[in-house]
Amino acid sequence: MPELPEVETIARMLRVGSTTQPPVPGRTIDGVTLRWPRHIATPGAPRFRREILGRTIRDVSRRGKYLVFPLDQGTMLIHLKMSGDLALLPTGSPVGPYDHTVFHLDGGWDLRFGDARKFGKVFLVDDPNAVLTGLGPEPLAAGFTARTLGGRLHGHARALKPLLLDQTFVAGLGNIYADEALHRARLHPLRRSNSLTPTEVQRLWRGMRGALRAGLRHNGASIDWVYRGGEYQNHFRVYQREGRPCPVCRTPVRRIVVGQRGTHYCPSCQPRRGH
DNA sequence: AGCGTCACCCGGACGC
DNA sequence: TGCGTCCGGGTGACGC
Repeated sequence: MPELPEVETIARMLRVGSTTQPPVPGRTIDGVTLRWPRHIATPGAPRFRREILGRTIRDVSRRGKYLVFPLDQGTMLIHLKMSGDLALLPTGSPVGPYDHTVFHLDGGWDLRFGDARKFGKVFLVDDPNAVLTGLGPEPLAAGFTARTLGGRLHGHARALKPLLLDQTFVAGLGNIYADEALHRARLHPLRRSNSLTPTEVQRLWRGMRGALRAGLRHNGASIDWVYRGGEYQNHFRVYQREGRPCPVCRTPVRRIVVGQRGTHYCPSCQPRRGH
C-alpha cells in the first residue's frame, strides 16, 4: 500500500526520469485510455477526457499520499490507495490486465495507472486545494517539529495508532509506517495521545521521521505483489512480522486489531503503559 | 469529537 | 484440481 515513501519515490522517478525513461514534466497528454471509467473521481469521465487532452504536465510532486501534476491549465491529482502504481513505459509495450487508465504522452511514452483493487482515484481540478484541503502537516517538512507534534497530540485523547493513520492529523503515514514509527518510539499503539510525556513525544517524532526516512532510503516497500523497485520490506521491524523476534529484544512480535487494522508491535519494547 | 461499522474491490491464501 | 470463503488496506459515509 503506497504510503509517503512509496508515493515520493514514484514522484521523484517521474519528475527526474532515469537512464531508461525521460522526465515527465514538459510532456503533453495526447490521449487517454479509460478502461475503467470509475477510476476518474472528478469530473465525469467524458468531461475528464475532453479537458485533459492537449494539457502539458508542468511538474510532478507529492502531498500526503497524493501525486500532484500541475498542468498548463488546472491540476491533476492521483491517489493510488492500496494497490495503485504509476509507470512510464514506451508506447506499445505490453499492457497489463490492471492498467485501467493510461495517459498517452508525446514522444512515444505512456503513463500507466495500474490498480488491481480499483481503489485508486484520478482528480482533475482548477485548484488542487479542492482535493488536498484538510490534510495534516507533512511529517518530513522542516516546520514539523517535535513541539508541533506534541501540540497536536495533546489536542486529542485518541489511541496513537488510529491517530497516526488519520490524514488530517499528519499526512502520509499508512499501516506500515505507523507500526514501524511506534516501534521505533517504543510506544504501545493504544497509548492515549494526551498521555505522552515530552520525552515520549520526542521519541515519537524521531520514530515517525526515522521510519519514513528509512523507507525513502530504500525507495519504499514492494509488497502485496506490487513491485515498485523498493526494498524496505526487507527492513521491517514489526510490520507483518507476527511471531518473529523483535529486532531489538527478540521477544515475538504480537499482532492485534486496532480500528479494523492489523497492528504489529513488540509487547516488551512497547509496553501498555509508559515506564 | 471520537469511535465502530460498512462500502468500495479483488488476488491470493486457505480449507475442504 | 477446483470450488467456496475470508482477508486486507485507504478513505469516506454514516450512526451512535
